[in-house]
Amino acid sequence: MDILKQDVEDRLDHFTNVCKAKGIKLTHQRLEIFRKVAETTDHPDAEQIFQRVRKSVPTVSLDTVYRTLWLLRDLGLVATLGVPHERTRFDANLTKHHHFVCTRCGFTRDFYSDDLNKLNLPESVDQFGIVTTTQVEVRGICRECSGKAYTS
Amino acid sequence: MDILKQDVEDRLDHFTNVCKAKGIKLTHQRLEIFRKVAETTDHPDAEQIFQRVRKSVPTVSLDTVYRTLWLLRDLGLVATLGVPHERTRFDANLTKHHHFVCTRCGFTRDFYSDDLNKLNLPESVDQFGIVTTTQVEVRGICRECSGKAYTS
DNA sequence: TTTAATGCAAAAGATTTGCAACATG
DNA sequence: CATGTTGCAAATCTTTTGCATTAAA
Repeated sequence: MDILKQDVEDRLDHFTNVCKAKGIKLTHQRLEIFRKVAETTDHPDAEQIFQRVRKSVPTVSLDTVYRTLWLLRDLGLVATLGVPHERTRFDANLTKHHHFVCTRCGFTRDFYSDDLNKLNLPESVDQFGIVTTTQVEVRGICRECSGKAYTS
Repeated sequence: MDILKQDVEDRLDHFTNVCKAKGIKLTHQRLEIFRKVAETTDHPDAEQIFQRVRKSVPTVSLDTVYRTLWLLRDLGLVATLGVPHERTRFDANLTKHHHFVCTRCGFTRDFYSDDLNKLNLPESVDQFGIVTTTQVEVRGICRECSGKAYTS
């Protein structure tokens, strides 16, 4: 656990309120799954969350973990790293560039900027390892998706 | 095709040279797979590349496409979007932040920077759609992976 | 001719779904 | 009590692997 206890409690309160407001049932499983995600900054995957939740809820199942995580995302309480449900995409552009990514459909395009090529990183980054490249990722909704109604 | 013909030819030449230098066989399939990736800027996935290559090499198989794409990556001729072989990771940090990502193991950590929170994007980005967030993604090799020998 | 690469089919890994039993509001 | 949620098992989807055949060098 690397988040302050108080912050975790605040997040849980927020979750509780959102559920009440939307008429979503507050089950033991949901509470524990959310707690485990809120407690860490290590960006776990579903399997890791499943293993952590199991300690307090031994009967929980992996599919409930998945269902709950997507619910939490739809509620705006957690985000995913990268675009979910996306397959591996390949890039033959070897010149320095940045990306625009549509968070609905995964549409991705390159753009260029001399300014963005020379960003100053805070020193705190060095503690994590050796930096090789820095890229700006712009997230948004592409032209085509803007036209459509949203279906999760 | 949205890359200049000449650039595609240059990239193919480069590929040819790298293969010769490393004693890697230049098969018809490899050439066509690389050509299809080099021709576009739309960041296709393996299935899309497979369908495009099929038009000129009808007997090609999807697993050869995968094997070739990983070969090209190992040769430094293509990159992947996101960390390959990674499962979906979840993030409960709702405050504005940026990421350090280890390209070997997927280790991911947040960092903060007021400067990076207010980047100026080039106008060209607007053509792609509506921007919702901008995030800096720092790629590198984490402390733990730096210690190990590299095994693809 | 030697060795690596291909295509096929089957396997593996991640995530999703149908459905009967169960718990929440 | 009504309805939404769970756990299980089976299904689906993407990517990988073993192996006999084929093609580069």
